[in-house]
Amino acid sequence: MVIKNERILDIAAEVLARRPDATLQTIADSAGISRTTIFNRYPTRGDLIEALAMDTVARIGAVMQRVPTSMDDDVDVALLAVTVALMPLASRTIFLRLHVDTHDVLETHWIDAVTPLAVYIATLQAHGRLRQDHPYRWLTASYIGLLFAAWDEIESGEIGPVQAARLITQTWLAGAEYAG
Amino acid sequence: MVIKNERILDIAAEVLARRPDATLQTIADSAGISRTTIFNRYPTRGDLIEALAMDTVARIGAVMQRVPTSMDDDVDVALLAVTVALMPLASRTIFLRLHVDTHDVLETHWIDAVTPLAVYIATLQAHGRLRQDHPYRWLTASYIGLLFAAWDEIESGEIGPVQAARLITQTWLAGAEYAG
DNA sequence: CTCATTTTTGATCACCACGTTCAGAAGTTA
DNA sequence: TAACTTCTGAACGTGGTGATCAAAAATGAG
Repeated sequence: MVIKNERILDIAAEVLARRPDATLQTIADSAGISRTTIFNRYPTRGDLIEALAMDTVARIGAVMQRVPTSMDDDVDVALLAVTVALMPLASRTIFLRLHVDTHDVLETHWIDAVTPLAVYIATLQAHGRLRQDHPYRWLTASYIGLLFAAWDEIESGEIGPVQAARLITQTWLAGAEYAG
Repeated sequence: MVIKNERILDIAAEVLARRPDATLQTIADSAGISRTTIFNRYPTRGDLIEALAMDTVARIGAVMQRVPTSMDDDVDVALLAVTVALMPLASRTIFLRLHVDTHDVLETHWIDAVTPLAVYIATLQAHGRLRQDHPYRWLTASYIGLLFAAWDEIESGEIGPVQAARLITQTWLAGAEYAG
């Protein structure tokens, strides 16, 4: 039976989430395949990690495409919709935080993936819809920071995806909107 | 010359921040000591990582002790003071995010370190000084999320520690205070 | 300064995960 | 059934790690 790369990455994500230093053999066993098969797809351990991270970034990027490009829609509604769509990716985002900072190629892709959001935020601020005394970079970074915080809470089982999305958007908007 | 554990951890943090998979030999060389000496202090690589993370958590915990236990002081002033004191730890917090989630002992210490803040936030909320419609766990998690976001921005050289602290407290307070 | 104690060091060993190869088994497709 | 693709298990070298130890260096007490 021909195993899909997608499935390998799913299993790897699951195993590595618990034990970041898990053996390739362990991952292979969990997927019910040979270590050689993993090698055929991903020649080095780093390649597997990279593919895993890239896939996660790609999924985040796909959701970010749904960020508005104009200001026609209500900000809170549009942002909530995007945030809800991001929540299910929680279990995939654990590595991301460590590797994005040290892996150059990955960091580039990450920036690309998040660009639609950054542009939207910059646009909102330029039109006076967001506070002017914070750099737009921080407005973006703070949203992403809340995103990771919520993903953590979801992973720990404290809150559900829908509630998490509401908390993020409410917290961020209150902090980012112009406060007189 | 007897090298201090403190110095080993400093060098290790510096080297591992750039290359998380750096060799113990590389770390030893950077510190100008023998690999055996590192082994004498930290029998396994995991022990070194753990000690490094524990040290960082301890430093964060030390700062958190300065969180008010009563509500006598102004919230924004008190919070800003603590946040400013946390900013210089930026370079030490890179690993934390990955290991806290998977390392049980570390997670326990992390929770202990952050408890003063969690208690303060819970107290403020109980007295109606923070919005009631968000669980106090989220109020705490969101502050920490912004903390990590700011640490990232500092590490990338985008903003300075003092400005970062201001952005965190302003953003968080606006999002956490009761919005009528 | 001298000597006993502590610490560091370099050398050396086994072990294990990884990178790599390959012939054969298993599966897919024509 | 035959031709192909993919998966598999075994094998080997390499390199980082865990571990030990005697010698060298640093420290501290008298």
